[in-house]
Amino acid sequence: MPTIYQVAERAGVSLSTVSRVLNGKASVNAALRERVEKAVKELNYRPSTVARSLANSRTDSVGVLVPELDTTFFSEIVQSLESIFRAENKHIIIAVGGKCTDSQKKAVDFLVSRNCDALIVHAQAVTDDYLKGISESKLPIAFIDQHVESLPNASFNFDHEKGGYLATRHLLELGHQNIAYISGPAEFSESAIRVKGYKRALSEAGIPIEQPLIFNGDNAEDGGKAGLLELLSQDLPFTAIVCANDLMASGVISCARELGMSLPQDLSIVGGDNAAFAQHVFPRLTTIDMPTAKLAEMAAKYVLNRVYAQNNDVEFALEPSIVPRDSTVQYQGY
Amino acid sequence: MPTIYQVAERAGVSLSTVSRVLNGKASVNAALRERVEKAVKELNYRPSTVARSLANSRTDSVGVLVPELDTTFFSEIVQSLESIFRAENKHIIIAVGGKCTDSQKKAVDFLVSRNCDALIVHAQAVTDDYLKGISESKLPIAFIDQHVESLPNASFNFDHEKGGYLATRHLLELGHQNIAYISGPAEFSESAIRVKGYKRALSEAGIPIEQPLIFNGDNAEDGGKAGLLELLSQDLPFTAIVCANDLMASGVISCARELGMSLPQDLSIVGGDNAAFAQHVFPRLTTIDMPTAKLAEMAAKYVLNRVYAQNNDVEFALEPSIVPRDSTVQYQGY
DNA sequence: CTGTTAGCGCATTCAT
DNA sequence: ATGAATGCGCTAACAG
Repeated sequence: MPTIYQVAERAGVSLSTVSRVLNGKASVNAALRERVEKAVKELNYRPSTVARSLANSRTDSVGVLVPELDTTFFSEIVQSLESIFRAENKHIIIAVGGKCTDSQKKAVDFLVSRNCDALIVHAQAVTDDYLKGISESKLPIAFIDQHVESLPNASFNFDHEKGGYLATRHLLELGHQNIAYISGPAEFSESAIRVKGYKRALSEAGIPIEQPLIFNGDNAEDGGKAGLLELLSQDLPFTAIVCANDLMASGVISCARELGMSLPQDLSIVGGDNAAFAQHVFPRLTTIDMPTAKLAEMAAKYVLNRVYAQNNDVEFALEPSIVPRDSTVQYQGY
Repeated sequence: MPTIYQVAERAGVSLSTVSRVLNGKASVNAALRERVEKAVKELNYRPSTVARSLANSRTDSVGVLVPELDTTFFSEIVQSLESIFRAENKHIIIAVGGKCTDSQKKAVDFLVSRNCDALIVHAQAVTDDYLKGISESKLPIAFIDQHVESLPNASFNFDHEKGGYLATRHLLELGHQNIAYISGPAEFSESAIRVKGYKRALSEAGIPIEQPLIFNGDNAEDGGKAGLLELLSQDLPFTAIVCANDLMASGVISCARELGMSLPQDLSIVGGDNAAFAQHVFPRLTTIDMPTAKLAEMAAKYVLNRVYAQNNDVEFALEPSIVPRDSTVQYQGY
């Protein structure tokens, strides 16, 4: 591995000059610049990122904490971040933090120990105070899909209220009047927010809200099954269901089929997060798409602004959209 | 950020002593050791990984190149690698290389420029020579799900022949005699290897191989549809199909349903890679599971051996297994 | 515009 | 067993 000294020697200049042409921050005599560039090529010189980091106390790396990777949402986030940062000649260090407080803290510590220039995290199991502490310790943090009260200008989220609204609105437009809702678990604040959107859509349509038609699921397939069974056990009729995510919608679908219903005629179903499998279920699932890549982009731009002196526009709330497929149909009425 | 000097000063020792207790390689007087440890805690001292890297010319990072991340296979690989290496206090730097030669080369260059200690790559679009060049330049490379002829002792793969064999065997055991096959594209060597397994299973069962029952697909849903239509257009009867991957199997399923077939009675279908959505299709897909985590583990251990002086056992070929679900049933015939 | 110099924080000789 | 000195490869004052 050639060093900057060898390049300097070969080009017959000092190492400062080499450093200057390499970084392009100061101007250099054209002739010298050419000699340097020639030497660089001949030696196939690669600057050591390590030495550079030590000298200017920046690692050009940003730590990314996600709870898991084998889920479309987070893998897309990571993929987007990687692409954006690599284009800026920075790399990401990912840490998979799992779901519990302890392992997430460990993962954060790991990233801190790696001297990242900034962090982009989804660490719902860690207290806001802990995260704020790190953030104040000089290390900038951006939060994705997680709202940290005390750091609102660093939290990037989807507009979940609108998600619930759009799903419900879609069914209303198809003529459905009796629409049930299967929610995510109460411990996630977004669950309640989403329900709000559902209620707003109904209210706007002048339809009274029936509390028994709202079931609290667990974001898993079983929650969908349990939800459908529970909803059917009541005497309130409904011709459509909004689910907070696609997994529960999938559960509803299998359960409905087991019950002998024919889909989508007997029941229209909307999912909630446009999972990868959503177009493989039968019928292909109508769902809500969250602009994952955009969320990643915003968080990345925030970091680029804060630590790399860029000046990008950022938005903190990203708008979802409806993806109509085959699991919802016009109300078959009467 | 406190440095090792401040720790030394506070503990009343030289920085060498601090370095020694930190790395635990040399022995240190118990009293001094305690004073150092106390100082470390009081100052909340964290060694700079950057300075350490510069001093010992190791970054404790390994570069990971995958073509994409939003696919179960690669996200699982990455997740496994992250977990293994973090446990060894090393981090991975991922680069998403896409599918074309150019972008993959760029990604490799990026990783090299990051001074990784080793590379773990899936870079099918890049020539073996290029990769071998890097490997010989002193940077160890492990290949996952890719066989590099010239570097067989660094290539970690699944036994695809066995995959094709197990899928076919499963159908034979269910009594099927006429089994079609939808293959992956010819440009992937594994496609042909898999077909071999299919043929071997048939041969062992004394069933003649009908070339027209083998269709070359594209590993996408459309390939499944096209395959089924093509196979049906011939006069050769078949009661089951083996697909090289789950996506094509999903295509076969939708197509079959559109044709009015009732599944799985009219047609048994086996997938090929146990994708995440495989249990969400209807009927739930019987498929072949590849031990992804194990593959990652082997590549990781190889790297640990080569560059971090460990001594783990490694295997180069990992065995797949069959995952029976609902898309295959006993032959209904006669 | 260019060269000289001094660190960045640590590991590692080398003496003691 | 401990401390002093040196260097890893680079950036950033500084002086010219």
